[in-house]
Amino acid sequence: MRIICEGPYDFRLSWRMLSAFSGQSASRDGSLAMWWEDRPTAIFLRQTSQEPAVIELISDPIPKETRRFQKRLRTVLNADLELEPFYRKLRRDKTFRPIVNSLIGLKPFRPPDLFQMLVIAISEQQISMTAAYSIRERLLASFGTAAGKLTAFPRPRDFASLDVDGLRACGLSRRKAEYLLELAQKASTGEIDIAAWEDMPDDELIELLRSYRGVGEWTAEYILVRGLGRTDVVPASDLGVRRVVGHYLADGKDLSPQEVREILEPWAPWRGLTAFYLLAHYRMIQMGLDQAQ
DNA sequence: TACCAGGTAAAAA
DNA sequence: TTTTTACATGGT
Repeated sequence: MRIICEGPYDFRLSWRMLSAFSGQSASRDGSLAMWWEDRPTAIFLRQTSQEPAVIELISDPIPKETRRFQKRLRTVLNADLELEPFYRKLRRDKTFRPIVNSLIGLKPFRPPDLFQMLVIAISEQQISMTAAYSIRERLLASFGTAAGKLTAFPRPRDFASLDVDGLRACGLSRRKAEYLLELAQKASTGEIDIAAWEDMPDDELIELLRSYRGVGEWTAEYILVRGLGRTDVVPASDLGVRRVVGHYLADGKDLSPQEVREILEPWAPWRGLTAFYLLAHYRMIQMGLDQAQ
């Protein structure tokens, strides 16, 4: 299956950034486990052409409901995101020009499902991303479902039948275990309609998410920008965001969330994507990947 | 060892 | 009403 994406698209760079932000060490692999039609499904993606940007799916067999599956993959890949208008705006600024030019074709991937995004967000509250990653790996090992050599992340219904102690055994705090159980139970009964999130306006969705116990401002905004690809949403209280915005745009100062919002204001409607590019650039320097490019 | 790490809800003041 | 605290793991 071939997926033709809006270019420019650098799949390898995007994948490497996903790995870096997920807590894994940089990987060039393109393999992914996800649920499809109630089946744990392993897929492998690779880019076969730059211009036009084509991502190819290797999978045997190709999942059923091919057309819908392709649409789902396009979502995960952010295939329809147009980077050129964003680049044109940022290139007019002398701080951003070199940053953008070193990250051409970088797109933020979206997780294969939104409940998984919820778990990612809650697991990352307060503790380091490394610590959160190892907790999620234990959730995956304990409650996931094999999909070939990979493991599909547990669904709401998989969590819903667990208890607090089972989740605590994976390293979650009692509080977070309670949040996840409540959310999983509501999602599996339909009281929380995750599918409806996709079409809601940013503000309305943030308000809805914040009404759930365990979801504060940071978590809601993080889910929108990372889980739903809302390019204008910034989790301004995020430590990483405050650090990079301070580093690149405020002379290295420590910034309050309010200051972050003010400084990013001119970059609407791409404030979230702008923050993502700053985070990615900072990470790339840290990893020493700018020379490897 | 102590402290911080891409927060939040609930208790205490 | 506002401020303070408990919480989990991994790295330094």
